[in-house]
Amino acid sequence: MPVETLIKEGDCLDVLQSQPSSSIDLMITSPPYADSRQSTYGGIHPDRYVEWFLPRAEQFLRVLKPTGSFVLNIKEKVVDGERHTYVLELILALRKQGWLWTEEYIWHKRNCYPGKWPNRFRDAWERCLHFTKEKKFKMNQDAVMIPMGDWAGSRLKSLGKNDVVRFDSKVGSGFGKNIANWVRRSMAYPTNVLHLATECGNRKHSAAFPPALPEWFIRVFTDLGDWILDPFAGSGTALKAAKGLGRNAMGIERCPEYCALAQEILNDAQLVLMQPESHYVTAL
Amino acid sequence: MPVETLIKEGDCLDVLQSQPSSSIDLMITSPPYADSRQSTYGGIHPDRYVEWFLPRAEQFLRVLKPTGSFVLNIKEKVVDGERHTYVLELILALRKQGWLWTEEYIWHKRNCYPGKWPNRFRDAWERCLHFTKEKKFKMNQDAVMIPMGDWAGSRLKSLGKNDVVRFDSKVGSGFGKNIANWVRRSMAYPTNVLHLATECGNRKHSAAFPPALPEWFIRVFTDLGDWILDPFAGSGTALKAAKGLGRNAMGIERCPEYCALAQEILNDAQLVLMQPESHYVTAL
DNA sequence: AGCTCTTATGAATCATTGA
DNA sequence: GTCAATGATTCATAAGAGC
Repeated sequence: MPVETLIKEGDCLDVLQSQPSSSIDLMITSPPYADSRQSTYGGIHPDRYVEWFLPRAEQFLRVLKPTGSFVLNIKEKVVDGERHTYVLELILALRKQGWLWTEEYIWHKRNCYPGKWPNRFRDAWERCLHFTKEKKFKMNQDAVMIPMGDWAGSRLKSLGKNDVVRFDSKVGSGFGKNIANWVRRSMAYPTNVLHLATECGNRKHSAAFPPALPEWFIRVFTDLGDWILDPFAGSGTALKAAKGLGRNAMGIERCPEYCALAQEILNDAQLVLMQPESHYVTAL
Repeated sequence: MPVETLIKEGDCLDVLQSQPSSSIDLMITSPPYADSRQSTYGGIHPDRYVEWFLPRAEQFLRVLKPTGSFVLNIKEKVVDGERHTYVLELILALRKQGWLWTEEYIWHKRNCYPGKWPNRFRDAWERCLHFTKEKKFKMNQDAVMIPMGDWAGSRLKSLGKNDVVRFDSKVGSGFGKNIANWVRRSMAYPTNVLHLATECGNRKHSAAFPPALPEWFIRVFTDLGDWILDPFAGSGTALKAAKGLGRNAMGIERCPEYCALAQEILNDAQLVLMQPESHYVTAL
């Protein structure tokens, strides 16, 4: 099943003008954080973050299908000793724009940056805000079930590589029935807390989320062949995840160097279904 | 070292009028959750939650010492398919009132309530909002260091009861020096994500937070002999934790039955320093 | 004592029913 | 219609029984 994977250079505010309405199934992105990467991204000042974001979000709202989802990975910076409020204000503003703030997932960063400050512990989590257009939206909960408890955990660990592949291929066409029976009994639905390690592999683009993050949301909120959009594509992590999972994807990125980097990464991307997966979510 | 533990019946808005200014080192509380059902006792409608909370927070601000902390355990409800925004609005309103929104800790509930819904996973986290009056405030980071990695974890498990007691007594007066050396090398500072199980024990009061939650913040933000206030004391979990850690505590509770229950629980409270602790924080 | 197995239940949420 | 009450769903713990 061939999928398209496009990268477009430019500001998503401009690029999306030519995108048809209601054409995207899932938007997932980690936008430029306020002021944090001034040198590379031309960071946005925290006090003006909402007004910068809103016109772009208006385009997002237009191109997203009614049953689609918008997942925004973001975390407020510390400014002057305090957590800045621009993320809170953004949520309120997006609701006024017509979005539904359906859920807030927590990405728990298992291996967060080391460091010590006198009045603060290490920051080990980020928000994954889930917005929708309608109360009813596409959601495939079975696609992200996790091993249940210790008993099942130890059983799963004893599985061979082939079993893992067949287990993983569940999302795709078929699912071995013999294994399905006891897997079903030993699997549980996840919660709204995701335990993922940060990946430090990508040196050229520092801010990207780990592939497991978009993978998880892509599995939950889209089917094979759906369209995924990352309006701040960066090095293309979400695009690669989409391609690997058999979804079409479009990325928009302002910086030409990141565009080139993303294109390069995408050329290496394979369908992950054919490989033992990266254990994107583990039971605690 | 004798400590005082008081319980006062009434609305904290009234009771605190007679409390001296700048007399409290730490406020930690889990306020009544917003509830759209009118029939439930004490339920505040989400749309009026902020206006209900603000005058009480004004008293909190007055009685708290300049170096003190205010920890607010709260989570927004789902209303009409959406996360309600009253918590976000409360944060913004508290900042206008003069509070600094210093940090947001995540309480990850390892054993959250079961259930399955078509558009939502189980809710496994709550906010612990940390407000202060000044940028510099009291913080004892060493008091909550955690075992680091598997090596230290397995070493700790092999310790006998006496070792555990001495290890635990670190927060108190003394700390065995022989064990201290290698413990120090194997301990790490925690992050702003707390992994605590909810407690199933308390049947009379539907168990706000588990004792480990206030314990953790009490260790971080207060010293022995400090004063702790819980303006919505419920069954007195925070008070008991404070007493057990050698801190003075005052609780305010509107419901007479909870007051009686809290008094009963406090009579059983011992200095936890003398007992093997409940492993309030585990490394992931 | 330890270990396995069973059972109860907890600040939940949604769809449905009835007033 | 809107609002309140009920049933169904479901998993990580603790506690207790049995060996």
